[in-house]
Amino acid sequence: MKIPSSSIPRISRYYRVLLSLKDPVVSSQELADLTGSGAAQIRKDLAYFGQFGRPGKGYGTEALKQELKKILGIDRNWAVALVGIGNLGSALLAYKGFKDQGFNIKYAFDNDRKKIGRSRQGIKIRDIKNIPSVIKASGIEMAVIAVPQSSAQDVVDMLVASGIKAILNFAPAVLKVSDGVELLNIDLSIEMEKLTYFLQRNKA
Amino acid sequence: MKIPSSSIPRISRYYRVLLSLKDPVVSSQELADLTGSGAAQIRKDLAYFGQFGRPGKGYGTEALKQELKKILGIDRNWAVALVGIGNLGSALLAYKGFKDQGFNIKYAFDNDRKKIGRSRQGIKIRDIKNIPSVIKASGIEMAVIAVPQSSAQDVVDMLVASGIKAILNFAPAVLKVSDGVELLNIDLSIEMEKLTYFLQRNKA
DNA sequence: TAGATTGTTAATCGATTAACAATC
DNA sequence: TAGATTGTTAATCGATTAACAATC
Repeated sequence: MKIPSSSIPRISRYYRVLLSLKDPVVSSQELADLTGSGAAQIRKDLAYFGQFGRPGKGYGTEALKQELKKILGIDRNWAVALVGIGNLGSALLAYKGFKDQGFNIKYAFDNDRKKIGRSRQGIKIRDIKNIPSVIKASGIEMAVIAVPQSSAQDVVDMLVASGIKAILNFAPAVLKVSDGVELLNIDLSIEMEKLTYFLQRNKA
Repeated sequence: MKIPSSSIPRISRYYRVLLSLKDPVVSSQELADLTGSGAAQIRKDLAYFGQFGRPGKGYGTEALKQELKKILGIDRNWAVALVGIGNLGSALLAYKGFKDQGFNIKYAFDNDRKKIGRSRQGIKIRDIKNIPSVIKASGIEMAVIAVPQSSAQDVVDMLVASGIKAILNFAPAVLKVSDGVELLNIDLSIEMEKLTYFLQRNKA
């Protein structure tokens, strides 16, 4: 069955809400109130992956939580490589929430001679040139990149050639990856421009 | 006419590509090759806002660039308030790209006594308690928030009550705002979980 | 004039919502 | 049994893509 890609971030949100839910049982309507999605939407999203509820009753909170973890693939830890230790990269390296959620930044890379060899947050900063050898040997599949636009495609190519299968990119660039590799972009400018579009439109 | 909201980030991408385009004229097909959107999609997106091209010729690069700036509301500067000067907030404050694109972080707020009164990047850090007076007096309409989840809703409420109309939120929380206020969320966990979903699915 | 490419209408596709029989 | 709520099918809605007349 084809699962709409928009369903995945919604499932993440259902999971977030379940984390702070006290009741042992929850209905799609309650989840709807808490997440802002519709109740039918929630039942549909869950139905893509199985039958987790009991008609007339609802969903067992704890059981559903575990199911959603499995669906999202967060029922385990993930090692992550971080490339680009500038302002944003450093902030990501220091971000506690990462480790809490099972993401372990295991390797950090930069091309700045002044940074290479130093440690931040207990992680040694390595030369970008060593990406192929280090990543291949590690078997890591996830990477986060926070490098300037100008080097983003080169870094992505290196990562993909080294076996990385999923990339979160903060560089404001249109990047190409081969099939079978997932690339997600978080582009600050684009988000800001959604806001200015909104503001501008409501003036005119 | 109803404009699909997904069209706006695409227009941002068209604009990005135009910035580094040398040719004086560009066709929807060329733009498609450069952005990864379809040519028909591009013509449709542009058509929502007017007739910018010449049949048989294409679009004038410079003229189109100016039109897209107007559409996105980036043909002017915007003052921005930043709330939460932790790791991420500091990185955002230091981010040069912001000012380059016409976003001026004019005020910074935090609730940490050790930070309040100090300056970062030439911006004085103020007490969160002063949001109402400072924002009301300034007339600022945009805010970026990088506070912990636990205080995010309170901060949003304060900002909205002070006249803020557009918010970019980095806190991993489901936040409520009144009608007429635009709230965008950048949730790192959700993005990471899109990646783990992908990785997990391709194993099973 | 012939070739190219827009702007727009119509067709397709996919996702969301509504409705309800099945079931606890 | 009566009431509640799921899982699923059908209906609706909206967005993308294809096709093509108009026009440079």
